[in-house]
Amino acid sequence: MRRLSAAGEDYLKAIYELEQEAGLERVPTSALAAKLGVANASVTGMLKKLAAMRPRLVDYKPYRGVHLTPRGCKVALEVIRHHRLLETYLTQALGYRWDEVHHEADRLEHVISEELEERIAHFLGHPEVDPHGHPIPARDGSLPEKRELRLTDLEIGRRARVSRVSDRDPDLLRYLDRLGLCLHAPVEVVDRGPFEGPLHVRLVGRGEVHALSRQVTDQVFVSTLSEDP
Amino acid sequence: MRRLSAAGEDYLKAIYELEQEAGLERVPTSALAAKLGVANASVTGMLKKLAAMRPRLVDYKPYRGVHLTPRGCKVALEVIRHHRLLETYLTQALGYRWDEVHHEADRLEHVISEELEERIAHFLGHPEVDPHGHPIPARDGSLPEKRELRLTDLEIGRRARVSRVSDRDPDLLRYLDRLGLCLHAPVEVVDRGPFEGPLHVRLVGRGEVHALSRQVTDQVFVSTLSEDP
DNA sequence: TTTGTGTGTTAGGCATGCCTAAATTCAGGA
DNA sequence: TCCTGAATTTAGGCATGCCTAACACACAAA
Repeated sequence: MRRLSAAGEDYLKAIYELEQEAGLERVPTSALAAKLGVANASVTGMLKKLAAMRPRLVDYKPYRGVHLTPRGCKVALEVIRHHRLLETYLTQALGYRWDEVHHEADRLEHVISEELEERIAHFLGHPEVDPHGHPIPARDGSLPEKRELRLTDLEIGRRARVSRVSDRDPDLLRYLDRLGLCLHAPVEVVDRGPFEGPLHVRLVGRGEVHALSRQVTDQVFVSTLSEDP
Repeated sequence: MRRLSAAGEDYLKAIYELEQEAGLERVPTSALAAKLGVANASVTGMLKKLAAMRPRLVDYKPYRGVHLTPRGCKVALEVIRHHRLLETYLTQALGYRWDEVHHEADRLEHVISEELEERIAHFLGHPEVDPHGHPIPARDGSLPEKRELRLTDLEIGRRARVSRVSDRDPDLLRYLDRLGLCLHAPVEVVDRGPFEGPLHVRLVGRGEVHALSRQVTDQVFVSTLSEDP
């Protein structure tokens, strides 16, 4: 039970993301299973294996879900660093669009050497964020923090810039692209429909206003300009 | 028994290389086992699986060795194309040295998409050879042919250029580098020691003469300049 | 033709990761 | 406290790829 497999890396990454995104202290088996697209029983099996590894990567208590140890967290961040550097590299160096990189990076992330990681990071000038605005963990596992909020929660009239978008759904990314809602685009909420209705968002530079569904605005994060919250 | 695994790709590649390099009509189990670093029994098992695949990739007869079908040959060439494009890319775009690329490419070759392959090829301007002078198969599986011979067999006094070197042994590559025997370097055999003794090779540009062991000169290929053989 | 030697194949195992189906446990309401 | 339903784990399987050990075959020498 020594070296971590690609599957193991995927589990750690998934646990990390669920802890973060969903703000969960302990991640339940079923959430992991859903995220990874495998059966619950498979997750239980893998968690037992991960929990048995030394050094300890994961704190797993039957029926109680999992939690990453600092060690496991570091490994997860290394994988995420690979992923985000690759996404950035593919767009910068090889002309990929932001909706095309996720899948490719998902396979490459388990396979590149530290050497290649370093060369890519160097080529890119050690960037802080990937093409979707996600922060790229540093080699030591530290993450640049950004103050941002959901576009959903941006108050009316307040100017902000698109700072982060989920990289998971290529269709969403293409949709945003078509609208002009790309990274750093300045935006402003014009109007909020009733009953969680559509958000009317103005692209400040262009003047266009688009009605965006909640599903969309929940996936788009912005950081407000200048003044404090 | 559908899709080909990374292991399967490695087998096809190894069969292809043994058919070529050793000029074998049918590759014996043990040669494959040695090349891949696995037990004979493992090879037998995998060959049975490959032979059972439709479309047929391999012609395997128990006790008679294997031979690639045209189909299997094409798949092998695709993997080799990946490998050699990657080696070229890593040196051209990311500053790798020719002794560093083999290992990295060996893992990446199974994982890159056709899309990425194409983008890399385009970036490189669809090169014909990799950093070690190996021809890069085209997308359709065609291989540019080169007339070349072993440095060992170069007649004395005849000028030639280094055209190909095995990429397998980083130490050999570093050794050749130190000597100045890099790709395209013009060379000439000055003297041939007795009993397969060392070959004295002059680097035409620099004038230096080096005594090279048979082990080295067998791995270095040259193409003669201008005139016909 | 027979037999020896080495190569090749079968038999049986192990680890990884996944699955389904059958228990089990937990937690909240009666 | 007990019960029930949802979440979770166990049990048992399957495929992939690798291993070692035992057996089978081929080929060439006698």
